[in-house]
Amino acid sequence: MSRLTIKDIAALAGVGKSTVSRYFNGGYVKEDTRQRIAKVIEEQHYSPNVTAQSLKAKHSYQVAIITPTIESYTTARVVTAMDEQLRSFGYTPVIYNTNHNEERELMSLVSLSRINVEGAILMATEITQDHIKLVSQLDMPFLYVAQESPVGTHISLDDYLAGYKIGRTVAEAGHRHVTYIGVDEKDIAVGRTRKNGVYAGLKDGGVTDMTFLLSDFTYEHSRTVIREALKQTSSTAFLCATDTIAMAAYHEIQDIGKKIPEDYSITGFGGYDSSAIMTPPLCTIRFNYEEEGTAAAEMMIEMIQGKAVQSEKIGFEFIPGNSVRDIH
Amino acid sequence: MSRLTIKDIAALAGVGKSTVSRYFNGGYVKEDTRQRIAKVIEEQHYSPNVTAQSLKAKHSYQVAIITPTIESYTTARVVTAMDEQLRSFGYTPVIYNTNHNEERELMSLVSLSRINVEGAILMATEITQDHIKLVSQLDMPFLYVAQESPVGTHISLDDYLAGYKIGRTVAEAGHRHVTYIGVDEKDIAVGRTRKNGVYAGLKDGGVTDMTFLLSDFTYEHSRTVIREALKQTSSTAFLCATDTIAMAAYHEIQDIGKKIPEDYSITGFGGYDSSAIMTPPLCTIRFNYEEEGTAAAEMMIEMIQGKAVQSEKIGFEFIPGNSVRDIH
DNA sequence: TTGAAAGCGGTACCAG
DNA sequence: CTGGTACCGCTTTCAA
Repeated sequence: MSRLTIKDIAALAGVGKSTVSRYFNGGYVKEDTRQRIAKVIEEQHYSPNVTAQSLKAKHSYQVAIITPTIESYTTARVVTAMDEQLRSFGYTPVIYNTNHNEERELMSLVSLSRINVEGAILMATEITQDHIKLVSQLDMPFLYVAQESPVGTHISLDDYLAGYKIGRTVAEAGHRHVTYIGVDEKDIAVGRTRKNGVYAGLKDGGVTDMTFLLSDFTYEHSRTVIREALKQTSSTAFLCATDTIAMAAYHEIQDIGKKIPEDYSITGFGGYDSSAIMTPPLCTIRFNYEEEGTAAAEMMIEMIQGKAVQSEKIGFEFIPGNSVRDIH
Repeated sequence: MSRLTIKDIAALAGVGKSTVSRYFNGGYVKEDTRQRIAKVIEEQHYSPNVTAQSLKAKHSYQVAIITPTIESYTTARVVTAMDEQLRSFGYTPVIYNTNHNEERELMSLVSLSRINVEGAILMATEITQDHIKLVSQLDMPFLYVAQESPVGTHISLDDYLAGYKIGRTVAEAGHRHVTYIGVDEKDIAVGRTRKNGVYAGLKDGGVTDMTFLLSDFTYEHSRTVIREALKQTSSTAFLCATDTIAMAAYHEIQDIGKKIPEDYSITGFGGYDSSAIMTPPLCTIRFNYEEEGTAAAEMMIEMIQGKAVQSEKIGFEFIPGNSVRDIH
């Protein structure tokens, strides 16, 4: 038994298929006829085929979300919030998980024009010329999230200000020899902007001895980096680009029998739940990922509706914790 | 400038649109003609509209994945693995995130018939009569994942055997007074099957004094539950239904100045990366979520191809860790 | 108010 | 090999 079509329903209700279509799309249908159609639909569990609908109709009510991963807690939260908000507007998100594969990310961009989505949101870490070119060929509302973009509309976290806050805090606690453990600058937001903010905050607070250490987003590698660093360092504070790195620092420091914050002060970025379960509580930044996702969804809807929008920055919350020692 | 259609391309190449269609679908096209078409497509960046394609063609190459959340690390891993595998077969997953909302989960099931997917995978925690009824109306390959289902095909983790292994291990380490901290039985796999396995293992190992404590999947609530339990308990081992609960146990026990495994033995389930970073290393079960996702995708493809399949159980790895004390 | 008919952008059969 | 033509399931004039 193949699925019924609008034609079948029309036949069963003894009306034309255009009338059934009108029934669904809010056109003129006599109350009497309406009832008959409703009854048949009810009995047959009929609902119109979305593919066919969006072929002819100009609306598909679908929005693409391209994300580098869903395995990251923060990404998942942002995506979930976008999802939620888009649905509340009657739109269905189509999630593309590129699994950190740049080629696939580019491919997704290409295939956007093949699927009937009304707009697309890219959770970008890196925006290359290829991205910009493909997006420019796209001819649909497009939004970059989590990354400042030199071109186009974007929603980003205020990494600079957050970094500044952390840097300033540590500086004002009296630290003068500080190490920052960051990630590759290819990730503009986390790798560059965040670091620049931290450095500016440290500098304004009077810190001049700043060491930079390159790590990545993994716990394992971070431990290695920190283990080496601890062997000979004059730093009293380690500012970490993410909470995961901070957690690696905690464990390395504990392993060599030192204490936080007595021997070393630590800060993170992220405000994951895990920070709350660290002892002592980590001094970190909590970004409002839900707000970011929600704002992105709302902006996308507005773009689809043809309204003018402008890029936005999402705020953050400073979590003082107890991992920074005041050494005055 | 609206998107070009196959008709435009045909006109530009000076051929009929059926020829262009054949060009894409591997039919007869003279080399000469082929070149001309290729050139036009290249110049115009043309690619066929997927919506239109799947309307007429019987294949849409899309598979729905309905998941209660993507914010859970394990779910995300399974989904990512499915995604990866489906794509490698040329299928595109359409992810539905129901956000733990049962009504939405049911709605998703309903809407499956409206979108042109060739099959659907449900990451289920609870399978109600409503689910079964809706699925039975579906008329497309359907697969339950992460949950044994009384009906239909499913892929599930071997929670029973894993539980048995944990129970048996603790029993054989000489513990005689044991507390199991589980979750609601509505979650059949984790709440019931896992517990049953643990109990069976304990019993076969000679344990008769078993206390059950109900918690949930959250770290916070688990701490509360464990805090109360520690006030008066004769148990020497706390078997936790998840690693998160085990982590809560670690922290509560450390907070009252006791030691693991000297004072209390702890076990978990999950094998998240977080277990590796716990001190002492947690005795736990590592389920192979990637394998689960991959197997699900493969099975779905086979179902779509009309092959006969049967439900599968995914194995696990026992991580001994060092959180269970041998008290012989 | 209603239904016939013309598409939407493709695919596939069939005659040439 | 190629192009004409009939659809896929639904929306949208438009005339009745």
